[in-house]
Amino acid sequence: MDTALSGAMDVFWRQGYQGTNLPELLGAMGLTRGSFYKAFDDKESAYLAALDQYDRIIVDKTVDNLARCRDPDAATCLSLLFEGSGDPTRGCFICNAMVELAPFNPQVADKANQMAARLQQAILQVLTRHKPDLESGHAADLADVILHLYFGHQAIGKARNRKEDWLARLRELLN
Amino acid sequence: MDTALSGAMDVFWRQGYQGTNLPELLGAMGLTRGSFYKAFDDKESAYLAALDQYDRIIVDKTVDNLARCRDPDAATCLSLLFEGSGDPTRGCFICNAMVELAPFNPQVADKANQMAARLQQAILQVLTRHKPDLESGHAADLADVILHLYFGHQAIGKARNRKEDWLARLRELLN
DNA sequence: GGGATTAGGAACCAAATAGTACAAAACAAA
DNA sequence: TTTGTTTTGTACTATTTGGTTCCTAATCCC
Repeated sequence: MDTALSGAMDVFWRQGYQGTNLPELLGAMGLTRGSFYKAFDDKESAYLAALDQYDRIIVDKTVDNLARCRDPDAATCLSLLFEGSGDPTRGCFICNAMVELAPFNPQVADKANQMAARLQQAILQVLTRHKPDLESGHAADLADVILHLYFGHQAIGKARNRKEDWLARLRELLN
Repeated sequence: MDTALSGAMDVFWRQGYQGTNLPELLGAMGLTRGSFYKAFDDKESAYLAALDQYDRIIVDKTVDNLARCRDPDAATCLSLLFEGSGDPTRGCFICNAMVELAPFNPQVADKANQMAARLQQAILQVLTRHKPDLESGHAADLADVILHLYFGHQAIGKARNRKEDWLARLRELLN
């Protein structure tokens, strides 16, 4: 079951919801139609489950990496978000879901917002841990700015292959 | 012809490429199948033409607005990018195209990159005009950062309706 | 080991898809 | 008006779409 969900996450992440037809989805999940429709209502519910899987696997790991970062420099810790380990043309599943489906599907919008909020919270914790003298409202604002940079990076990264020096930029941003 | 292209731009912008079927596209363009396939090779070529239309109509206007801004404060000028006039759930067509199609369609990736570069250039001109004492490499970097914030804003805005105070953030960013 | 319940797989279906063919109609020029 | 051309609308098609059915095979529990 977990491998099936991971397969669904993988293919939806890479190709989007509309870009993935049922045969591709079934192949990625290692299921046939019979067992698929026994486990899920329809394609949409599989997509929502794939988003949950992303939350458990990828967002958990990212949040954890940020929380465990013991580097004294906040910018170095946050640069983990930008030095993507993997194919940049996949982008970020949260960002993909927001752009493709959020306006038409409130459930997708909710889940995506919740995951984005988790990322923002993790960024904020890095800031408050490493830079305790920041005024708290300002820190939250800065975390949201960095979240926006992250989403922009993921979106633009799907088309552009040039890579930017985000560590230097974050250093600048955090003075 | 121009109204047809504007209709195509509108519907592809709002619904994406895969999310728009031919009847919807024809309705938006005010054409029937016969005349559509006489004017365009296929759905994809209409999408590419719609991207060009976005370049001519929307990007031109945005670049012009930035170039004509005579407010002494750079942040105020740049905040034009973020105070979207219109439905935020449409987002930005460039961002939508990058996320949905750029990994699979080099022509889309090229066009999207070129339009993004135009925006970045316009941002850079605002910076160099209003803050001439910025070191030039740093200004270009800052323009790219603001471009990334813009794309992040457009992506997140499709799911989140809370609105942020970008003027204040830009002021902070530009010291 | 045997009966009940669940999972797996292939054929099937109706609806929707992008694209084509061709006739009707509007238009141009003479 | 008549002719020739281009544009427009409609009927059609082959394919693909997501989803269902039903039968077989495995698994589980007593």
